[in-house]
This record gives sequence, C-alpha cells and structure tokens, in this order.
Amino acid sequence: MPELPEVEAVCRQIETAITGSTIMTFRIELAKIIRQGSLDLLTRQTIQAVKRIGKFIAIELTGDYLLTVHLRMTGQLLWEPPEKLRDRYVRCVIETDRGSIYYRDVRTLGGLWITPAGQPPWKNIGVDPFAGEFNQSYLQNRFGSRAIAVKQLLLDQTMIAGIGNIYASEILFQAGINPKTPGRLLSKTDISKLHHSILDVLNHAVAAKGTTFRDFLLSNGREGDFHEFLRVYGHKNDPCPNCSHSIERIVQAGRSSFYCPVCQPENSH
DNA sequence: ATGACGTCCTGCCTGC
DNA sequence: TGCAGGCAGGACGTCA
Repeated sequence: MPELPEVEAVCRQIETAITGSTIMTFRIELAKIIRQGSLDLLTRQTIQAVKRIGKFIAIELTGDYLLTVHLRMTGQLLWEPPEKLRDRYVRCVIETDRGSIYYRDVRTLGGLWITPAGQPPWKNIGVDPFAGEFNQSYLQNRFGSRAIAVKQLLLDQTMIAGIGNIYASEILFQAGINPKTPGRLLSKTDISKLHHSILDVLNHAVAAKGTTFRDFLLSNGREGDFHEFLRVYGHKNDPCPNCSHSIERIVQAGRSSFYCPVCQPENSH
C-alpha cells in the first residue's frame, strides 16, 4: 500500500533515471488504466522534473504537459523491466530515448492522467507533512473541531497529504493516542505528540525507502526496508513492543486499525 | 460544511 | 481436494 514514504522513494529513483529523457512511443495493455487524456500528446516531449504531491507522482514535461501516476493499492512504476518479460500485470509501457517505464498493477485501481500542467488530477490536497505550513497550529485548526476519529482524520488527504492505513496506526501508537479518539477531544499535548510522531515515523520510513507489506516495489524492483520496523500494523495478538499486552485490531470506516489498549487507552483525557 | 457509505479491482486466505 | 465467500484500502462520488 504505497503511502508517502513509498511514493517518495519511487519518485527519487524515477527522477534520477528519466529526467531529461524524451518520450518516443508507448504501449497500452489496458485502456482504462489511462484515466484522463492521451499519451499521444506526450510523444517527443521531454521530462523536466518528477515531484511527489501527497501520494501522486507528478511528471512534468515540455509543452506544459503533466503526466500523473497514482499507485493506489498494487501499482508499481518500474524502470528496470519486470522479472518476467511478458508480465500479464504490466498495464502500460512508456518508451523513452533512455529506456522504458513500466506501469504494473495487479488490481488496476491505480492509473495515469495526462493533463495540462495547470489542471492536475488531484483535488483539495492537504498540506505535505514535510512542508513548513505543517505545524501544531495547523493540526489543531483542522482536527480540533472534528467529531470523527483521529485515525480517519489522518487518512483524510484534504487534511494531510500522504498518510495511509499503515502509517496511521504506527503514528498513533508512537503518539500513545487511541485511534477512536474524536478530533475535538485531542488535548494540546495530544496534538503536540501527534505532530512529532507524524514527522518521526515518516522520516524513518523515508530513510528506509518505505514498507513492503504486500505488493509494493521500488522502481528498481526491490522491496522497501521499513517492514521490519512496523510495531503494530499487521501485529494482531502479538505482544506490544512497550508493555507486552496483546495488540488489538479494530475496523474503523471499513479499514483495519491496530493499537495497544494499554499504551493507547481510551478516556486518557 | 460534515459524515457515512458505495465503488472499483483481483489474489490470497479461511472455512466448509 | 475443491470451491465459495470474505478481505485488503485510496480516492472520489453521492446522499442525507
């Protein structure tokens, strides 16, 4: 499940590989994977920059074009060819004068958008956790009036851009905050801990080039290293790393949340 | 504005 | 051994 650290790692690798290259041709294996626009527009255009916007990968080209990729659940953007030469899950191949970019996606929830640079496909994207505007006041303003659970607020991309289901659980565990806590019941201390934990967990995960929990691959086909550092996600019934109490799994808004009921108690306010 | 829920999609796992 | 059904979740659209 690619989240900010995984998308960041892919962006950095792809950026190094393809910046300055020119798109020559392309091959689409599954038409619906192109969500908007046509790759025809991009032939003979040169790639100028690769940027991460939340979990979107934004590839800027000459001609004022933008090629945006979102990996969703099982998407992969590979610079090295996939292991099997004819891989049934490769949905699109873009050939440049320096080599090919492969978009591979088992469940086809992700996709590609070709748009004018000024009309990107993302809507109402929140602040990036690594941007200067992301501070305790911002968190207080956005979370402090809300009735829904803090776990759901962390997943809301119009609040903070880039956090997904895995890191939301990890962040709340480090902050010692129960995932069910409504935003408006977060104390000033909670907000402070939350702000610190968001940056700390994401920084460590970026340094490890992300987490490969199931399907994620870096653009060179390798796995991220953060999996071994997960403390609660996927650890139902395992002992808490702090207190040895069993980690619990609950479902919030249809998504799994993992937490320690002792280290992240309810009514801790 | 807020919040709840449906939709997409396929491999994998569980239970009978 | 085989098969049916549930599960995984990111972003967006719809509805109350």
